[in-house]
Amino acid sequence: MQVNRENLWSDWRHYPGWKPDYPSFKETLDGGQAFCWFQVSENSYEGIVVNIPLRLKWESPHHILWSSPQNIAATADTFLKSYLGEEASYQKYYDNLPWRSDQHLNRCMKQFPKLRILNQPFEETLLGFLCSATKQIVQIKEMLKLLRQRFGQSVATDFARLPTWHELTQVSEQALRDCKFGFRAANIIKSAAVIEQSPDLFKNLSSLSYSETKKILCTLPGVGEKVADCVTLFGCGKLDAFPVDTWITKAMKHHYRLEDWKSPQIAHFGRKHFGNFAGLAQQFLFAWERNQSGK
DNA sequence: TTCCAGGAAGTCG
DNA sequence: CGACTTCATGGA
Repeated sequence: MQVNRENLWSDWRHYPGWKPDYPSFKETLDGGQAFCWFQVSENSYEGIVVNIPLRLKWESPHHILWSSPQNIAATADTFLKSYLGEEASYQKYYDNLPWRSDQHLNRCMKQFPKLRILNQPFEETLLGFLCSATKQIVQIKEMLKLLRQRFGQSVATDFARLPTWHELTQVSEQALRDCKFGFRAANIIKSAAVIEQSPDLFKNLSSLSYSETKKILCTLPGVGEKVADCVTLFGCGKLDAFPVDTWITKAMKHHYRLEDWKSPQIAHFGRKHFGNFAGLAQQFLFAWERNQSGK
């Protein structure tokens, strides 16, 4: 019943650490960093991050609200501060990007002035981007939704978490294919086995550099340069990573004159040109490029 | 229909 | 090395 479902949720609370315009709000949650957010009304999204169901609502300029199940509101509050980040940090990040000398970046930043990089849990970020090869964002979200429903532990009414990597060792390749994973299914099964047999594989990732983290990730089947860059950026907080996908390749070709450059060279250029927060610049370019083609 | 989507890995020359 | 193939699925 809807009544029961609504009783699950706490009252809306103000989140003071982020005051986005609506395009920045929408792009941050549903622009392809995370695959767990679904729009449920004009201005609001619902999702579950690990085992925390959440609602986020954009109210008016400079004002967002959040809600969680009542019994975990304190946990959710603490979690959100990490997940969404704080204003002071982003002022520093934005200021460090070369928008003063880069006209195109400047234009992208004006379109999504409060865009952020979500601080996502590592293991589900890895899973998400292992699903991402030649898939549209909406399709990745659908694949993972099926996976939650069929193999994830139920947390609340209509909310199941993603299976853990350990739980995935008990899932068959065919079962993943039945969730529309296609050729990605085998990579996930194999990676789950590697992770199961290497309990210390992801130990201390937060203390490692971008390139050290990436090297470890690339040992997993199905993880190459681009997926590793996304996981280090979105799931490990390595803001100097610069993932190069088809959209970024187009952007760099058209706006930076990198005709016929291959992905590794584009990534190298991006890291040099945009600096210590190249990954944030990458998100601005990515968002602009995708929203441009959609007109 | 054709092209393309937040690619990786194997093969061939 | 670099270029080309294959792998699934479905949106636009």
